[in-house]
Amino acid sequence: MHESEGTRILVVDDEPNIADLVATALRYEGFDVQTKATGRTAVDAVREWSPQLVVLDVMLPDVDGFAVQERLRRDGRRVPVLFLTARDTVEDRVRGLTLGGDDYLTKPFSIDELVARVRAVLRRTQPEDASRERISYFDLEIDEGTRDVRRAGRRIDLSPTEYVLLRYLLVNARRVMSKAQILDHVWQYDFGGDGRIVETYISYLRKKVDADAVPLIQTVRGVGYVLRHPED
Amino acid sequence: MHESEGTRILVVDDEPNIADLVATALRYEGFDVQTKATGRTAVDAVREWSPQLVVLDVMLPDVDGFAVQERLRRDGRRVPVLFLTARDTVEDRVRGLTLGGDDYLTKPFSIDELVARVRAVLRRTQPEDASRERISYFDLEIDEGTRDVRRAGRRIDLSPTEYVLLRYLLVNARRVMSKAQILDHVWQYDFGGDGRIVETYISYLRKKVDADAVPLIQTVRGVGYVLRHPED
DNA sequence: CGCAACTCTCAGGTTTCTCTCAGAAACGCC
DNA sequence: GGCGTTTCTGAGAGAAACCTGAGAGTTGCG
Repeated sequence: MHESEGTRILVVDDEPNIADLVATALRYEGFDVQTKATGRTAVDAVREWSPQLVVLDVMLPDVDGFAVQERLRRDGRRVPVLFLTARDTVEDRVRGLTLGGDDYLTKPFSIDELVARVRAVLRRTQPEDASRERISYFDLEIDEGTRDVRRAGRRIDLSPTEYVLLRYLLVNARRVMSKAQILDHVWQYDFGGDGRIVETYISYLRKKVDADAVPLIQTVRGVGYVLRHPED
Repeated sequence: MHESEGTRILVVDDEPNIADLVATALRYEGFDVQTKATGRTAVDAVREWSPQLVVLDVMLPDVDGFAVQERLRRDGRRVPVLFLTARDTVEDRVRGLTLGGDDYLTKPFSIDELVARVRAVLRRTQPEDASRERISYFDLEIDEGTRDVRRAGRRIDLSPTEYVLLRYLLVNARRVMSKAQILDHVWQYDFGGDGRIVETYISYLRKKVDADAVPLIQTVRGVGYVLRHPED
């Protein structure tokens, strides 16, 4: 029983592929999802459906994302928004959003990053769900809030990609994940290369995480990778 | 009383041999199966018959597999798909599949692998079927989710082929399986060698599974092999 | 601008897996 | 016990999967 059950999320994007991708991923996480393609219909949907969160593309054919937010605010609805923006879009207006409980994500993003942000925003605005901050397995732990990674208490510095990959393995500890699954969840949705990059990043992680301790990152030949203690 | 009873699966492949093979195997597992040879008829069949899963060849004479999925999605049908793809077709367009609960399998595959994937996809999309994750006999157990194999609690590392073979014996525990049956289920359907390879792999398994414990893998001379406790 | 950090590709080296084969061992039958 | 048949298992070739260092291209930042 997901704690996300019953949480309504409205996804607004005019590219059907993106809207679908996001909706599918969030539905799989147990959220109730609706999609809209325009600012106008989005505003209507918020009024009628009262979602707890809106995932909102900044660039829309009619009214732009900020205007949508503005309109909702004037409505008196204080629904938090996770903005999606293209990389080269002005980020000035987007910066500073994190103060109001909102957040943003630049396209292209990875599914896991999106889900993590969604949860983070919900956590901030619906404090009942106070858990899920720390994930740990054996002597390895991650703090979702601060992005702190520790092995046996010692802090480890990870690059963004390394962090998302390790978190994915940690969330699925003891479960073998195929390279295809890892690619789908960790890499940006438009990544075009093949699965060999996963090998490279596993190698990076091993050097940082498994350097002088029991190796937790295991290769399962012909299948994928697992995070698992050797005697577990 | 298979729990798979009443579960409808549509198999779509233009090679009659493959479609037949798959359909027969799934019927034997207790599923309701229909087969179609083209994308067009497949879409119609989904509309009329509403299967819980579609096994779909990517390469079809008329509309290709991805287009079929696209069409179903636009229909608003959220039926999960297990794609079949040729070995050298993989990786390009298959990205993103594991997000929506879909999956893929490269030809040639083994029957047991196919059945395992079908069950995995159904498990993800129809969570009522929460059991069947673990299969066990005596002190030997397999966890399908984590791919864990244990004998008397101790973990055992198996290669992919060893794993599929052991799982086959375990699922059919106490039933003698002929070398021909084992070949048909465990090895890829186009395997050309003879049955002596089964002997080799049984030997590998014995070394790993029956090493220092009551031997569970029994030879039935002139017939085949069984997984069975000596006093059972 | 220049530097540092990061991402991704590639290729050579290494490990592991699959499958074949052949001699040894075990078995069933007479 | 002797004999033909079946099974067992070690050795090894070839293929596949994986690891990792080097380096090119980007991005971000001072």
